[in-house]
Amino acid sequence: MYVRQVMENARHTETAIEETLRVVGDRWSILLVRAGLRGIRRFDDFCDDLGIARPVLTERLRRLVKFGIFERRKYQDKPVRYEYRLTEAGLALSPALVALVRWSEEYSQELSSDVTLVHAPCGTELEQAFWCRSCQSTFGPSAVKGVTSRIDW
Amino acid sequence: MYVRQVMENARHTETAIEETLRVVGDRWSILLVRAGLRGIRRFDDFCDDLGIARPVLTERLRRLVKFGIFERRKYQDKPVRYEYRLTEAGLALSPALVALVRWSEEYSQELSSDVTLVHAPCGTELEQAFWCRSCQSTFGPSAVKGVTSRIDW
DNA sequence: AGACTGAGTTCGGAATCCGAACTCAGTAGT
DNA sequence: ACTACTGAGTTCGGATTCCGAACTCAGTCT
Repeated sequence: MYVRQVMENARHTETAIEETLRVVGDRWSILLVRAGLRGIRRFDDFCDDLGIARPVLTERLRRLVKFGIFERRKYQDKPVRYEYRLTEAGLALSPALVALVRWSEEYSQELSSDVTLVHAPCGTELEQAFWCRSCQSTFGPSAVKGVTSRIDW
Repeated sequence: MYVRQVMENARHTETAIEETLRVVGDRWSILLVRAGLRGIRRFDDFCDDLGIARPVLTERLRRLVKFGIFERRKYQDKPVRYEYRLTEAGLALSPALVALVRWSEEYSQELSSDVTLVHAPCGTELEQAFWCRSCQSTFGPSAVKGVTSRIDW
């Protein structure tokens, strides 16, 4: 199974992932995005929630703002106060977060928590797939462009 | 759209992502997995391909082996030589990698490369979706929820 | 013998990270 | 009007991690 074939001669995807990771590929950024998804917005709350050191949080938020993942917005004038909200680009990282959660569900050994992500209406465990809008169908990694030859899944 | 609702009071998914990131959440590990998907297996090749410092590579590979993402296997006896191959758990990270590639396709500004992943048969740009086996339908992040065996909601 | 290979180790210096304490503007309580 | 408190940061010294460059070690090739 799996994407091996997709990646194999797709040297250009290197740059794409490297690019994403340059933005979000450190120990904290993804956790900050997840905190943002959970509704956390204020400096001290990020700090308490993640246990990140304050100087690092400052730097990380500044960078994520620069890359358009968070937006720094004033929410109060009297004493001027700012909060950080996820932008559309930030919200768009959720498929990646879900993929990471799903991975730990299935493959992480010393799994302390046992969450399962499910389809809310029916409670069935979800699967992640690729979707083609024009064919109206799902498909697997082997049907991604650039793929040839033997697939075994 | 989006997963906000899912994550909001799902404090336990914290642990799941944190767990994944503890394994794979540093600057190099995901890049190593991607290199593995591209067929790279040998120490020096990882080194050249990623430009990672050798001592760091040593440590990172050891850890990834420990967590079952790579397997260290002898491929030669005369001078004993080892290579690193992705395990099934390692290959299972590909949906996350694809999600990261797709994100950069759409939201990364100073995008040097413009790769687009498409559905091979028809050439339409792919989307990533969640699939419910029992409903036989795709759905978006807003219909995802988490459940645990301990706590019911 | 001498050069080469591949998988690492050993080094010292540079960049990051950390927690704890501090700043600064304004607000609330007495 | 004095003190305490809030929230968003800075500043600091020390600890950790990272880096590149050079080295090791077994075996092989010429």
